[in-house]
Amino acid sequence: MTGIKIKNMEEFAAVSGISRPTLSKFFNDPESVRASTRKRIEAALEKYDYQPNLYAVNQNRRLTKNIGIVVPYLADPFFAKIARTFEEQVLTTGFRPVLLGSHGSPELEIANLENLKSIKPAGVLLAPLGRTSDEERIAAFCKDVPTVLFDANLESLGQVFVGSNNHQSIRLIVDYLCRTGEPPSFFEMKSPTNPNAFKRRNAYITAMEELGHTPHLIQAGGEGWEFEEIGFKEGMRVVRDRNLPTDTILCSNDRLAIGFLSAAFEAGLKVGIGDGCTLRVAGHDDHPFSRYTCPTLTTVSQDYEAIAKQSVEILFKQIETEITEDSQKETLFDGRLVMRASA
Amino acid sequence: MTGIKIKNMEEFAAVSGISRPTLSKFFNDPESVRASTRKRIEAALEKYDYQPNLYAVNQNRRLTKNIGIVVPYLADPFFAKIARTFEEQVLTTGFRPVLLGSHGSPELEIANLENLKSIKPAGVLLAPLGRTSDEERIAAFCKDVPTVLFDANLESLGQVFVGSNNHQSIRLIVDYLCRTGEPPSFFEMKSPTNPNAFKRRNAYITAMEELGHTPHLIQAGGEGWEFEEIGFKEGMRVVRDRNLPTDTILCSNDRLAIGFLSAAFEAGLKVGIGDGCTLRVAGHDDHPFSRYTCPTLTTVSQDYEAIAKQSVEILFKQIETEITEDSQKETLFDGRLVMRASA
DNA sequence: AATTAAACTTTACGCGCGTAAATTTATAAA
DNA sequence: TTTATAAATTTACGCGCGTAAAGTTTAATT
Repeated sequence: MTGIKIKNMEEFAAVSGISRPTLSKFFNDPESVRASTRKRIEAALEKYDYQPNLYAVNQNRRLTKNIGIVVPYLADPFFAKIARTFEEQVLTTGFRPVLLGSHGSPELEIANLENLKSIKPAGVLLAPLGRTSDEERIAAFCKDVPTVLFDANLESLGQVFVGSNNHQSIRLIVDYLCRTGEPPSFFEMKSPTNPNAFKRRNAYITAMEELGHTPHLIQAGGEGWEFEEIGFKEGMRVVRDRNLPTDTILCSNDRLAIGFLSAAFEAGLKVGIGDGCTLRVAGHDDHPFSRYTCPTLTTVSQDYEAIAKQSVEILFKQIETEITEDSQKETLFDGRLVMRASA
Repeated sequence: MTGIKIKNMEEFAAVSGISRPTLSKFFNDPESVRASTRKRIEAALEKYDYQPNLYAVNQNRRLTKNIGIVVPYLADPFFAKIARTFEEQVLTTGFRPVLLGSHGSPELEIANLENLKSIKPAGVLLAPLGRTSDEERIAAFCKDVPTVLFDANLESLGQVFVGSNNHQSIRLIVDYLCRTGEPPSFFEMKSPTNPNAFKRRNAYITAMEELGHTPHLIQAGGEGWEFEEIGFKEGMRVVRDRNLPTDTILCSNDRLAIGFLSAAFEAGLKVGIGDGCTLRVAGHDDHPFSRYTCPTLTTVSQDYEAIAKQSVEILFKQIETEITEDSQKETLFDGRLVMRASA
């Protein structure tokens, strides 16, 4: 490894003894050149420090090797983890993931998409904010760039979507809670941002009715992405008023549950399934922190390996065929029950 | 807004009646053209849909408007929050933040830097992994690209660093704990990744000795970035063995404290400052989740607004003057005590 | 050894923009 | 109005690479 710096492909062609067009082919797709030439090039790359100028490479290409990944909130470790899963999935394809967080802001979400446009991505994996998203402009974006939605669907777009089967997962945990104690009340935000919340609410109601119980919704006020705080505040209110129809609470997501658990603790309520416990709390998502709450949180985990894999697969099919439509508009994966100490 | 798409600057020059070199100047820096021309250009931009091709723009420019931001672990909400603060700070300067997480891997950290090189960033803000970082290659990178380190210093590099004054902040919380109860033991990882951990350990020892107490270290085994789990496991051991010299534990960071609190809860120990509490626990960093632990966590917050602002300021001074050295190698900001329920 | 298709080399042009130099025009000061 | 200066225009070249076309070499097949 001499590590001598090479300015451009011309120079690299000179020192490696390979013609520039062949090098160009190689850097586009190493498999597209003969094995013997590939070896010669790779040997030269060991000796000399050269990588094609990204800007010159992408200037003329209609589609780059960039794949945009946009999530609503990177400071939420749940999304950070998902984003990482997607990044890894994209990397296996030899493409270049570009991660952007929308920080809960519809304006930033659109700005992120505009930003992505300027790097001419081959495709985009988008987890939209939900209710507050500027659907019109997202729709316009989807027309220009192959896009697969994940996590939250914007159904009016009619875009390909990969996500969790909320109906199944909520049914699963409601069933579990009913089998092991009193049927749960449902704790959620009154006006949730995420469309999954609506699906989960409906799934809860359906599940309860099918099991012959009366559904009961507890709805927290508040906007934004500070779910823990919203869960904490409403949790305090609920605990103070003692107006719980049952001793079991199913939270629409783990972050609300984390806030609720904190409130219960503060109020001196013993949560869990052990002796002397007066309340059971369950969540949904298997948030990274749900195994460190007090008590540890019983929840449903989403299969994000599968979701990421499928999303990327569909996206690349779209990119290759240049068809934005797909027969299968929606792919849903089942959740898995994670039994811990809280319920 | 007709929104007619314009292919290139030449075309936009034709429809706007402004010469291409002037447009080029404008897109580089709108202030560099006369106010009257600026208005004419902006009016044309309202009418026509044009933005310069990012790749063509950056191809020849020696330095782009990209600023790399690299953090060790994006799934840690503490770093996610810091990263966001840095992003915002960079955006105010009109530059383009590019966020990358190293996911705890030294290889990925280097890969991220290599990746950044390919987009020819004007500068990079780097929070290194620490002990496991490949210092040699980072040093090589710093020679090529203006870089400011933050959060964790790699002192052997002699690079400009902006961070927290661990000495002050640890002294602050040790002082507080001693004033309000028994002097604390120090709970940390045996072989921490982050160099701050060593500084905090030393600061703790110094503070205790100055206050006339005997320092006592509790060191958890384990590697990696699953701090909560490490804190939980060692916490369980400590609680089981009951070998605490005092009833007060100061954790090297909040994530360890979160794990420790979870262990204490599981063991049935009542943590806090109220009646019947047998243990006090404090942390460091004011992690986003520290206000939702049970009990809520007393900690020290780092002034990340100031750190981000200062880092960006120094970086831009380096970029402008093209001098990588600075008289002030190290800038440290004081921490602030956050009193909550746990200590 | 002759044939042939695939892979490579040579040559050449274009992408969209930065930017330098020379010239013209607009603005401000005298 | 004249003059000085700043700003805009015209012209032209270069950046590093993609890629097309024509010719040449290589490796596989007969």
